[in-house]
Amino acid sequence: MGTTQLESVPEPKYWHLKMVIGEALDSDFTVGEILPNERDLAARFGVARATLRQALEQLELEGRLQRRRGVGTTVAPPRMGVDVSTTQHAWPGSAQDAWQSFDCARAVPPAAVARMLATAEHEETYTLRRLRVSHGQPVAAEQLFVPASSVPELSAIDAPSGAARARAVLRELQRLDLDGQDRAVELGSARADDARELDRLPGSPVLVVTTRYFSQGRTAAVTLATYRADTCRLTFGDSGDVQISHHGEERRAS
Amino acid sequence: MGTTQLESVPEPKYWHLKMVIGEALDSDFTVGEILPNERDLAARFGVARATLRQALEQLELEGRLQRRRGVGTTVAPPRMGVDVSTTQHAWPGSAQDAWQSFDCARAVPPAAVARMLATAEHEETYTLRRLRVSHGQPVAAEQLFVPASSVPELSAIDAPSGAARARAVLRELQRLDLDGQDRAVELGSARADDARELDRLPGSPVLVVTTRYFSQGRTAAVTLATYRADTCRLTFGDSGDVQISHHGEERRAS
DNA sequence: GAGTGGTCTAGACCACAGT
DNA sequence: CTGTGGTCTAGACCACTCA
Repeated sequence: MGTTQLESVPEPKYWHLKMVIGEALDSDFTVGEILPNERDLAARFGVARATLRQALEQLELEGRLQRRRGVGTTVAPPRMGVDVSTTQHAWPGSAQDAWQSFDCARAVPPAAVARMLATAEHEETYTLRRLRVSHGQPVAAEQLFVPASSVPELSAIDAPSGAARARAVLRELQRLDLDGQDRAVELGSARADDARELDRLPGSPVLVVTTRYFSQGRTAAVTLATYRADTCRLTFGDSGDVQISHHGEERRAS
Repeated sequence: MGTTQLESVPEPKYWHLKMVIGEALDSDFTVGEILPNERDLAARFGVARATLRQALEQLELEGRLQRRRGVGTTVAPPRMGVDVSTTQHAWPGSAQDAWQSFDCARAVPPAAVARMLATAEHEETYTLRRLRVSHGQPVAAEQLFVPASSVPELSAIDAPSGAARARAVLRELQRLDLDGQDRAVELGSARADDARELDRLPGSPVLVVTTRYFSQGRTAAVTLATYRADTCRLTFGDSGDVQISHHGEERRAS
């Protein structure tokens, strides 16, 4: 752009590096192409490897690079739009809602979830685990918390604790009237178990979507879904397949 | 190599540190309290400062710490819920929609925005700048892109290029029928100008909300809003004031 | 095995806020 | 000024992938 002022405030090296590499990605690389390794790149730009890594980290945060230990750094494809709109959705598990691979256990939910469910402090709930796959990639891992009071028919059930139990809980949920739901998105870092299922390192940035399901004037269930922040763009509405770039920065049409 | 077969996956030091400090935040600190400085903390835990910083960075990413150069590291308050629901919303600038401090210019939008607006490659649009303030804190900076074709009455206007022009553009927008809108959320890093207005450093993690406004079968306007990821939880629905914690981890009720 | 990214160290200097 | 977090260096070793 035209009006870059003289550097009254010298920008950090890694910031400049990020810009330079970002432009190079647009002009000289194609999606999936692997970059030179970090030591070579650092030497090429005359900086320490840690500084180079700081630039790569930001580019990865913006979804422009993908780094895999033991493999290398590749140019990431544009983020995929993942629909998380709340309209006309029903209980989880209904129809085919893009989630797979259920599991179930009984566990004490995090305090924040217990607060939303208005359960007792250390009361166990059914805790289902699901995985969302899109375009062949795992994009989100979810925990579904259902207090026993929401599925009274299941109370005295013995114990197929795995997928069968999960299906049973969902089946019972469907029988309730869903009054509405409620969603929130915030930034988080992947827990170890989520990271494993998402094929990321623990601590990777994720978008945490908290959903509350209302029935009969109370919160009947809560889900915590953690989406890979590097590969996902969450869409609310009908724009799932439109390409949107990062934060106003340009991206080549490829 | 017969050492501890357990610990088949030794967790990194910074990960362990993050957990330890996170628990300490819950039990031994109150919101707003300042932590010992990084050099002291590093010495106390017997690690290099860089390692300690890696842990603090993650905690800041999760919204649990706030670090300010020249001041220190403080315990952050819970994230505030910021309503970004699309239902029953109208054009930007209508009623009082929590946005302030308008400005306007003509500029070439980023390629991704031009694509959504279906404008020519280097066609200028009206480019409004707004700031969203919540609880006395700036939480988001926004760019609103309006192609001249969406506000034809303004075509030959000369040039109050500042706030007056901004109001004029918004006034013209209100006259269009709003067919619907469309929202997407993704992770980004703050541009230098946004960072300045949000009182953050360039590159800070932000949640980028892209909104398309439809009118007469086409995209009449587009906004790019960058929300501070450290302090904000975006809510879709009517749960703006409910406290939700980070990604299933516990947070004390304070 | 060689090569990659991930972690960690022990320093140094800089930019900024509050005296 | 002092003290803080932010940046940067030049190494080292580890964990992982793949041929």
